[in-house]
Amino acid sequence: MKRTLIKHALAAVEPLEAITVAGWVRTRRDAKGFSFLELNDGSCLGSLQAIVDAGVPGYADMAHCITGASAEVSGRLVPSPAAGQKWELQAARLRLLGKSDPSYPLQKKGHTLEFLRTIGHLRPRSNLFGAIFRTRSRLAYAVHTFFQERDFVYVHTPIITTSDCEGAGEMFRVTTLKGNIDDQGQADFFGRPAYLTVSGQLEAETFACALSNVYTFGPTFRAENSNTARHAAEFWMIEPEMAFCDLEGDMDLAEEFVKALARHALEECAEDLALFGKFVDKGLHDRLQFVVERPFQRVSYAEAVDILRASGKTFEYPVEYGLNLQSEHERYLTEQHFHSPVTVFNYPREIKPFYMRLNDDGKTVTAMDVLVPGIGEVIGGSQREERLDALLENLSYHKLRPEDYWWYVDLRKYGTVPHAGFGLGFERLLMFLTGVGNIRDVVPFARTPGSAEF
RNA sequence: UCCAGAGUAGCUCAAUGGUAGAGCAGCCGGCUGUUAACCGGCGGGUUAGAGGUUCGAGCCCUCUCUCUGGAGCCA
Repeated sequence: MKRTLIKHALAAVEPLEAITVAGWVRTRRDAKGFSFLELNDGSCLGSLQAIVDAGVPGYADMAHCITGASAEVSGRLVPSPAAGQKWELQAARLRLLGKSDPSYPLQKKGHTLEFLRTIGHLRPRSNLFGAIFRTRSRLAYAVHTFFQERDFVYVHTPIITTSDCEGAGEMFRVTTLKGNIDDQGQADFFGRPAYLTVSGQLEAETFACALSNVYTFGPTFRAENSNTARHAAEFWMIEPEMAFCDLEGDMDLAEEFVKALARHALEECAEDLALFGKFVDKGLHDRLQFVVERPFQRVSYAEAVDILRASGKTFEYPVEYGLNLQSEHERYLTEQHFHSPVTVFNYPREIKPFYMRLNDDGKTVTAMDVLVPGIGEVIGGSQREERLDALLENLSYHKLRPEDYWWYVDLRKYGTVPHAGFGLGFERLLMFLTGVGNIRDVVPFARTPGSAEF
């Protein structure tokens, strides 16, 4: 008999004569002559309650159907006479598939996120993590839909790279060498030192300068010793790159993108979102609604500095033109001043990387960051420097060697075009859209300094 | 990496420097169209690790480890 997903059984519009469901026991309650068995198969948040009379084949195994065990139940889907669920399964047969040792760590009651992180192999069976990873899947799909519908070409930029997207962070070395690897770069597998990518941007630019609009969506690695709730050593980044596009168009796309994913979450992940709203972040639904409906605020870096100065607030770090905005500054702007996502643009040249286009003032570059309440920076992007002379000048300004970026420079030699793009951390977006406060909880198996279990 | 806090039963937490406990989970039994079911009973501990102070340390001191929150770096 074909198995019916519990998701589909619960969504039935009429009784079903003979179905088979399979899943993991969430809880069992025994009554006189029969048992209530709640099965969850992860296809949706809800579980299906099966009524198993003592006489049905397989009932002898009921004693083993404790929380965590796997089982298959066949029977009739009928309206439930009691409150709590619309449908229930009147079992005709029970089949125990896998016993669960009494040491099964997931209980029916709530667990702390810290404890669940220590059982990464079992936490997807919990309500919260099931919801998180179903949402992650749907939003990953929505990312592709968003770009494909707009004629963006998906490019698989390399994971192993020999180029450094400067400013992005520390890199993991990839090597087959043993011993002191620094002295023997030429002997290495690729004939030179190689690393895990920190960004696909430079490669994406080459494809944008051929296919017009492209995007990447893949794993990204940073070897920084960052110990925060919003940093991971391995994460997924989305990087659109558009030819014939300026900073304005870049900011438009970034805003449109965040709004589209928020809308998608509201419309397609409503059940799971309701769980987040109940247990993780009470204001989640209203915030997403707000993000979808209202335009993002846009301020230049100079204006942002003025706002911070005029705020009368005392910050731990100084607010001064030419200094980077600190977390506390970004949070003030998005959480207290504007109460909405904010796009800050035109940053001082000296605090941004070499590839950003120099503005006519000679002092600022076309950088833009999208800040959202609760998370801070979720997008960083820019219009790229497309003028050969200016790029070479910028490389030397940042003390980088043009020959190390020869192919990147070549793009400016052969039919250069204005182009722009941004990078968005998929996990940070997930945190924003689910309300989950720690990046370790939106990654199936998080890699952080000192931690790579599972 | 820096600052602060925490670590006691499988889980969540108690315990003035003086006999380590409870609820839940598990096991056994009872009751019941139940639904974080309920009632009774039982088992469960190197108090993160190492060292020190003390007649006596879960508690005080030192070091180490792990986790959490904040900061830096960033997405």
